[in-house]
Amino acid sequence: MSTTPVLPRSSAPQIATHIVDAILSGRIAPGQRLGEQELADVFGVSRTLVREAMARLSARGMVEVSSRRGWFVVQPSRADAAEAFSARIAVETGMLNSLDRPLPRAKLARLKAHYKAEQAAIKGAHAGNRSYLLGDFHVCLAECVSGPLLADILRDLTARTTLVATLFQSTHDAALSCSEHVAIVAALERNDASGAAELMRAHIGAVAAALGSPAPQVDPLDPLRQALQPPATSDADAKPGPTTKRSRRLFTDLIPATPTATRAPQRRHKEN
Amino acid sequence: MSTTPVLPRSSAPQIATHIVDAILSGRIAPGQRLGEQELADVFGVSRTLVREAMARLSARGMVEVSSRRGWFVVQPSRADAAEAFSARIAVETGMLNSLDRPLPRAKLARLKAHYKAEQAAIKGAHAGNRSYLLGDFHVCLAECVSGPLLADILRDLTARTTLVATLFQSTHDAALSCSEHVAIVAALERNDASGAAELMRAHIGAVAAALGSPAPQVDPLDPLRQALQPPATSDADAKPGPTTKRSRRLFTDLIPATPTATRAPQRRHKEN
DNA sequence: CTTGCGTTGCTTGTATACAAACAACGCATC
DNA sequence: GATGCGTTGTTTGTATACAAGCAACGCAAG
Repeated sequence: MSTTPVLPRSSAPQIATHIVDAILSGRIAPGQRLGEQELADVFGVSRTLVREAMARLSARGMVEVSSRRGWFVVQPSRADAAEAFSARIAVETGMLNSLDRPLPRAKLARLKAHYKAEQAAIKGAHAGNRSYLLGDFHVCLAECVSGPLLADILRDLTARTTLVATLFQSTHDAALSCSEHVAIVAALERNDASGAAELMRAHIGAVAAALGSPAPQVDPLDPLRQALQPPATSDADAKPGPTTKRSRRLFTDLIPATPTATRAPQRRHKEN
Repeated sequence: MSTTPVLPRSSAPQIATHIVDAILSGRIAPGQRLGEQELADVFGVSRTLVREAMARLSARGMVEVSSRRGWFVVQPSRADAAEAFSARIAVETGMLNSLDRPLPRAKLARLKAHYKAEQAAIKGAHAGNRSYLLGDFHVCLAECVSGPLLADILRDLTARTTLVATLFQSTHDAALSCSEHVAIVAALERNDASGAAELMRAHIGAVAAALGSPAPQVDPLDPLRQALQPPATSDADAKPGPTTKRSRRLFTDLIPATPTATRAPQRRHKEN
């Protein structure tokens, strides 16, 4: 293994997008530590660009910095969880209720393609892809119904509820979620916007209600310890020498994994 | 005049907040150029912190960077304008319609205090304060009805529509807006959430409909030219020598001006 | 008077250097 | 064995340095 960066020559918005995608896919857990030098190595840039990406994510409420300790993915409290779900209900029902004209056929087709991709992912094995698509449906819907502005807002809110669902492990079934998505699109197809809004309210409410146990409470330092002290497995390759800087494999979570989305690559406004 | 910074020792979130406040007050026009060194001088920090603040604002869609030309306050197009207003309608009506329990008396009192402050500002002279309070009502309402999460979202959306209203000069009367705020609070007081939502929809729609002429189209470089070439007025103090770095008075727009808000000082999540 | 070109200054973009502070670890002591 | 202290390493926070590039300005030529 060489010291070449895993993802060479990224820009700050791209780094931010990668991390948001990883959060949306559940590949990064809440409370996960994101060291600046670590990320700089992974993305093949200097700490400056990493810091810019972190500042952007911090402004969007996705990460927090603990002074002289590092950046951490936010760990929403139960109150934060409730607020995030209620905000999503407000935004998504308001968006659907404000829909006066019927949705064009092209947008309907895109939404149908999306939930078909969800169904395929549910049959498949990739859990990350599945959860990504289930959350991305709402972003896609916002983009179709309103525009990129609300889509961006909903991407952030969805990321937050994804973190919440990871933290208080959700028991909501993926297939059930998907079928509710189908029902929402069906309501839109028959031009029943307020019906779609009520279905949406029930859908998000059901996901919110499925939050269960208080907390798995995983120590954000544990993955580091595990990586540095492999419990004497036969995997000799994973045992770094005492002078090895840091295990880069910790962040294979971040590499693309390209969740075959049905939307154009996400962009936050016009990030140059 | 010395070379001491106007606002000493600010942090990056504080700088961002100052600029957002200036936008909400209409003290900074869309298309206004924000040079890094300029801001660094004004706030008494290095360019690094300015860049961090700009990255945050860029992630929130308030500024854009034109490569090797500088940072500029966004100039929304007509389509952007429509989208921003429609997003605000969606969010604010959704938020009000999702209100199931009656609003506590304390929150109602706070909203009443707010529109009383608006009325006082309308009688008064300060136009900046007036427009700040008229926009801030919606942020305050979101904080009362839902929480800080939606309040932050609405602050950004309101800033955007403020820029739009500045760009396509709005003819909507301040007193009329304020009276509509009063009506909304009254509906909330009689526990008529859906009525409040419809009033809100009409209110934002009216503001959106009051957008008039295509564009004043002011060159973002003009203020610089004006400052460097004073048209032979008697103001001898304003005529800098040819070696003068730059007129710092251009950015007096940014200094506090403290718009006597009825809310706690704004904070973006938990900015440390 | 107009037009084309070269120069200059200022701007961002990126990297690196330095300092402060915290946490963890080891060691000596009780 | 337990506890307290000193040391060390790593991390963020901030500033500065350097490079590249664009825009505008002035000057000269037609």
